[in-house]
Amino acid sequence: MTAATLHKSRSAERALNLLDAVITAGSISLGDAASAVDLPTSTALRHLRALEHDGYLNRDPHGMFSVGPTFLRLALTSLREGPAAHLTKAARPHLDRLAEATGESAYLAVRERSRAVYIATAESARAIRHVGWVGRTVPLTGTAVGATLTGTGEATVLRNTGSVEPDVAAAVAPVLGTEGTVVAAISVLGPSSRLDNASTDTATIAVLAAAEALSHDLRGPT
Amino acid sequence: MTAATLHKSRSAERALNLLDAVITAGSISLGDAASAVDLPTSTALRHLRALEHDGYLNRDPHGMFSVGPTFLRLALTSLREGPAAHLTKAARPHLDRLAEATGESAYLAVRERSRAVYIATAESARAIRHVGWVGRTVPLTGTAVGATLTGTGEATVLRNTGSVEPDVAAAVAPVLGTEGTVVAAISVLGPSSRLDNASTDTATIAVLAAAEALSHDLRGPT
DNA sequence: TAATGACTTTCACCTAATGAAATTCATATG
DNA sequence: CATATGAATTTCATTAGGTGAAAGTCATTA
Repeated sequence: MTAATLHKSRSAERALNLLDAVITAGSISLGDAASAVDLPTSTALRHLRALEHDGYLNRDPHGMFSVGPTFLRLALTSLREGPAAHLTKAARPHLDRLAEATGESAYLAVRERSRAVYIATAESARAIRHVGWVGRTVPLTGTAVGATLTGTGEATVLRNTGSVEPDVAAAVAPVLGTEGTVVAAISVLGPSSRLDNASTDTATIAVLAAAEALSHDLRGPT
Repeated sequence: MTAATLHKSRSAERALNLLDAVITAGSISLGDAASAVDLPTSTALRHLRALEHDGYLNRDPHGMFSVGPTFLRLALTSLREGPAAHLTKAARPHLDRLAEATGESAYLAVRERSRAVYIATAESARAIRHVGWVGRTVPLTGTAVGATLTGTGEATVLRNTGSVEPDVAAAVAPVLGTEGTVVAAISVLGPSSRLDNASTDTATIAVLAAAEALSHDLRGPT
């Protein structure tokens, strides 16, 4: 075991990387999966078969791998029960209110290692709106969400324009947990043409209010 | 490697079992997780830490483990994109129609090893109705879903009453994929007091029709 | 029919996983 | 305040389990 892997579990991590690769790809062949995680096909196959055996993956008649029922069960369970569900459930009304107030799409994001994941949304009602970022990740560096999630948690709003995709602007505020730590971020995402200086002031206030309200809810359960 | 584990990957499987245990429990201590999967705490801890390191799990200040952001990302992705999402998306209108037509809750189930998992639902509009089985599993043996999922796929309806929970009755029909294999089952679940002989005939026909319609949709995409 | 590319199996090597035991930590208890 | 109790953590000698190169299949394509 080299120094870099001292606290890990190589074989398990490889299996998880493969699981990730398969789910991210949706449907993938042995060869593609193996090269995605940089493993020899023989090793990848062994892991993929083990995952299939346990129902985490399916394999269709053409040999393509995709999500399996066991993973789906866990996915549904994790999103409907447990601590994570509590957070998204608590966030729902605030996201809805925020989307309505600003007319833009509102998102809830949490940190995943060196990235931020969007885990819930309330979409804008407008025809041109920001959609489909739930489940998606963006880097922590160079983004407003990233700065917010890594920040010390002062109740500030950060704005940013076009760092991930051009024409997308954001206003973000931190959600604080019981110990005053940043547990999530609430953001409003929209076309930069609309989320410009003038209207951003409105969004700014609304995002901040939503984040503070959610933080409050998390401290003392309703 | 013993004969029984010839095609598996022990270490990875243990990690996945722990992941399963944690998510199923929602929040769990090292000791409880270890005994849930029958491992020494030292071994369990190593795996749990590796999972935590990769973001699949979180650990709170009290040492309790729960789902982590990486898993949430994969959960959201798997349910919104990929083959599984395709199935549930295709099923949605049929489930809705079925729930409306029968006045009972409709479910979509797939097979997970020796169990059946409910992966989508349309709830009955009635006050007394069947709820909350999404993400839940039932045995294949002794249940109508089980018989349907393991069956040869003749387009028949199976009924059953109270085998999993008393007072719950079911009417189930198989959903067939491109090769004529059983890929899922559609069921109507309700209180046995309502789903009795007389009204079941209506449900029977409706379930069968819904399953056939969905099978048809899966063959030739809309 | 041969050549190509993708999947599968085999197997000798040896590292990475294992778990018993010792240690630390946190919390009850006398 | 000392001490006992239970849980989490670290250590480390042992070896079973994981590894991947290479050879073998299988299914297409030329």
